[in-house]
Amino acid sequence: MIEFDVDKLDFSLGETLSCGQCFRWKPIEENKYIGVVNKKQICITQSDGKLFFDGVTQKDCDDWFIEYLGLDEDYSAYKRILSQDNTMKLAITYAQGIRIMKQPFWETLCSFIISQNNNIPRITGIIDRLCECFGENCDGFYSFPEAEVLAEKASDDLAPLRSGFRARYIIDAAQKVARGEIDEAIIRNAPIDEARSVLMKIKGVGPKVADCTMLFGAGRYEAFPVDVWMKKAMTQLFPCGLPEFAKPIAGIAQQYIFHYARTSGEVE
DNA sequence: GCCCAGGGAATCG
DNA sequence: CGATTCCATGGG
Repeated sequence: MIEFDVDKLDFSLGETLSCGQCFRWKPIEENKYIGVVNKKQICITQSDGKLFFDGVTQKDCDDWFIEYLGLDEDYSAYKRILSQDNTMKLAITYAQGIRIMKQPFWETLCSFIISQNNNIPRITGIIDRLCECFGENCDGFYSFPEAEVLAEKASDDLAPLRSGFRARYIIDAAQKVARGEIDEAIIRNAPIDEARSVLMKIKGVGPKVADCTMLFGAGRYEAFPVDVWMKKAMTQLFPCGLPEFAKPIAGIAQQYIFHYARTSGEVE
């Protein structure tokens, strides 16, 4: 069991895992979740200013797990920048402990292809079945299947997922990633407009899915996914657009605004 | 039956 | 270009 000190105002496990950026963590009890990352089943608990990790070593934490949870970033600095705007400051108070996770690229891309014109419970169900059918068994929970595995399948093979019209999009994305037509390094490093248009070569990937992939799965904090909620929120809260100082971390601002729009009752 | 769901492709004018 | 329509599936 690994311990990690963190103020609950600076990181909330529940807010971070349940805010719609990730679909892979199951709540077991209050402030306790189980999931699989890098083919390791992991249990995370938060209490009394501490996080407890079961299933990872200290080396795992140093190498990738702390980063996966976004705990390597200085959010007090990000919040300070965004709080120069009063509306942003208010939105942040509704979920002070949200962090943008740094999820695996392919898992993020595939998950947000599945998310299109869909609701969160069903997205989660489809992803669960995807992992059970094509992932590896990790002590009763399943890893997210590699692109190379899905690239060999036909869309009919995905019928058990009941993902509907998205099945052929998943296959196309898996093939392009497996063949190297979509290169993660380019998505991470190229100018954002170029990275976005590369992702949009995949069938079923438009601006929204591309920006979710870049923000949640490629470390691009300037990506700014706009869905139906964000459209409403931006019209009502930021009719002139985001303030200029927020743009390099627009994606972080987006997550506070998205959560505020859905939960505050102030956005109709 | 109707509506909607963290959209996008195809097909119009 | 912008505006519509269709896409599978499941829950309210």
